[in-house]
Amino acid sequence: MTYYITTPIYYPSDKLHIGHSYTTVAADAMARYKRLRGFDVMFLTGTDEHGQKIENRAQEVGVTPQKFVDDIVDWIKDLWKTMDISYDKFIRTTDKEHIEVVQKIFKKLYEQGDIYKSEYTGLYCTPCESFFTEHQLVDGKCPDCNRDVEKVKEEAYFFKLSKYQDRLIKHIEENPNFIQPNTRQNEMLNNFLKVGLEDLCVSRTSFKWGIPVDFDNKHVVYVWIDALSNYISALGYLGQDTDYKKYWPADVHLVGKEIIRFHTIIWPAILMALDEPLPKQIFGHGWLIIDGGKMSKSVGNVVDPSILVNRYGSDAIRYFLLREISFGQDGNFTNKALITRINSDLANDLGNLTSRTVAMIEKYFAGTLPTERIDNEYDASVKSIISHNVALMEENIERLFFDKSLENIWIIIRRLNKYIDETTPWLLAKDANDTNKLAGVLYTLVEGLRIVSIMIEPFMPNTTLKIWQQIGLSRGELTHWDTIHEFGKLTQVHAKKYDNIFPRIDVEKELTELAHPVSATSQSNDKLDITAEISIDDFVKVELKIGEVIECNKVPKADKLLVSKIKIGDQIRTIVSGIALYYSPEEFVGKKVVVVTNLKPVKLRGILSEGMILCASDDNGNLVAIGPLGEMVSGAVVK
RNA sequence: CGCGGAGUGGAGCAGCAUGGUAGCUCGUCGGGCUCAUAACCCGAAGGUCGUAGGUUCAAAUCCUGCCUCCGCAACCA
Repeated sequence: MTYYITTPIYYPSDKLHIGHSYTTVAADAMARYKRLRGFDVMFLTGTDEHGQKIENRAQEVGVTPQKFVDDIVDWIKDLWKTMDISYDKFIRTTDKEHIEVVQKIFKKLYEQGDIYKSEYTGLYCTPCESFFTEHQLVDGKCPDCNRDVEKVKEEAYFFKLSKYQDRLIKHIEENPNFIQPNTRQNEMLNNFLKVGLEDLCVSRTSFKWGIPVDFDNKHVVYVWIDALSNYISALGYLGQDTDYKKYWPADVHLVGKEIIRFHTIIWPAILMALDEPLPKQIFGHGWLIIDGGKMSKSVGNVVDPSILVNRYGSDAIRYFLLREISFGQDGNFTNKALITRINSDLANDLGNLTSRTVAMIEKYFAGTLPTERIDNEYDASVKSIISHNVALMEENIERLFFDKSLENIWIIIRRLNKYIDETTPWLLAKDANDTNKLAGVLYTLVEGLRIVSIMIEPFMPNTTLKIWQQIGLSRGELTHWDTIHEFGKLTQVHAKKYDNIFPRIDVEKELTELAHPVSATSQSNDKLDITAEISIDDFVKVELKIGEVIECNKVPKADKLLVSKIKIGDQIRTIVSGIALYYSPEEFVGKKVVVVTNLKPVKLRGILSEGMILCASDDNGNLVAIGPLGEMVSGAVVK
């Protein structure tokens, strides 16, 4: 049994926002669920790294496009790590394997006549080097720079999309689950397919940052074939004995509603042309709405998931995203809603249930429940609620109704809290004759908690482990998914209290604190900081010391370099710096500067440089060396 | 008549494909309990389901018109 689920590949022209996290968390929950059910899962995510925009952004920052995307991809992978995204593969469209597959696909389609050469006519803004559609123009002018655009013809390759129109309509009508939710299906049929498809431009000559068409180097492959084919190139399509044979066709392509069109029309048409099976389902989910409107950089309401994860933890954010919003519909994201959810569902309901259950087992039975237990009149009800909601939860998650499946779990949690009130264990504890009855009550609670802990694992894997720690479980026979179908699998119970799994949050305080960093980042976000955020642990890896320049000379045949002898404590090091345009050797001698002392030595112009002198420089080409503001001996550590 | 989505008690939503007691969470008010994270449990108030018509024994649910909000209009999840 295999299960193949994908997210879209994201465009790394900037940091990702909470919307990207939403899609990815949903896919992750599903992937984890299927793994727990014994499926051989392939969960794919990645990045779509080519195109004009990346080329431009890289130029702005002054790095190569490859360097630019490399940095952002590092950031993205870190984000997925902190959000516990368990992807099996991360595809980048700059991967060698991907590039080869795309070129082969392009060539194959060309040779069989599905791709042909023609002319693309578009509205072009020369300063911006971009094409626009009629609709994108603002008052007939370039939406970016407000200058005139001109009609330009460009040689381009086209894909015969129109050829597959009828087959597509037929496929969609015969497979009602192909496009989900249903409203999306109607939209695609009425809005595009039945209106008629036009052939699709699949190459560009206006930018270079893309996969070259290998038989016509002027052209690079445009996004459609480049990006969409990631779903099969990641599986080693066209190779020998590959994952492609094992996992294709995909079970679900999870996408946001705005790109459902490409996934339900263009992508299937490409697959038809390749004579490959179509994915089983494309699910287009809704958006996170901020303050009643869409999240967008220009409005400045972009929510950075890393801030929230650092503050509240991955599990809480994952829970909120999947619980609060009806999957498929748009839903509101507010900090207040987030904190309210965390407090009421996670802290009050689940956290407190765990806490009181474990506390009572410790208090009344020193952490170990006796095996002689007596049932009570409420047990039947609890068991029936559990089995009923386990069944519903499984049905709902299969259909990707994450919010509903979480609701099913919480019905169980609330029932267990109520059960405590009904059975009043604190009263049973007062009468020695009721010991077995008390043990029965606590057993029902732990067993219920065990079942809940397993059910939440796809959504909140860390919380599952925390609960197991407190109720004395570790992964094994008693944590298999199948064990939740029968109440009473647990035999030995040893409980031990640890920290609360979800501490309550002070709403007012948190909201004000959140308001400030959010506005601060939205301002600094204008310019993406390519350098990744580091922790204090990373920072202390850099050894900084005060050094005194005792000798300094120009490096022969190099107009920017000075070579200095720097005294750092007892030792003297040779350091080459690119500061000759700003300091003369004479004036630099005697200065106290900050030196990176554990940098790997490099040879510059034949001279071994054993460190780096810290300097500040601005955009206008000014530079000064950094030194101590007061008296300080050389060799002093800077931190 | 460009396309699509949405309008349900104070807030956020579910229900609508197969018409038949309007459901959930938060909030508010009252009560209970003390094992627990001032948490938990019970109860109450609060809605003529945007609006005007139509179909029907019966409509939030089907049909038609109108109003309001939002998104899309060839790569923003």
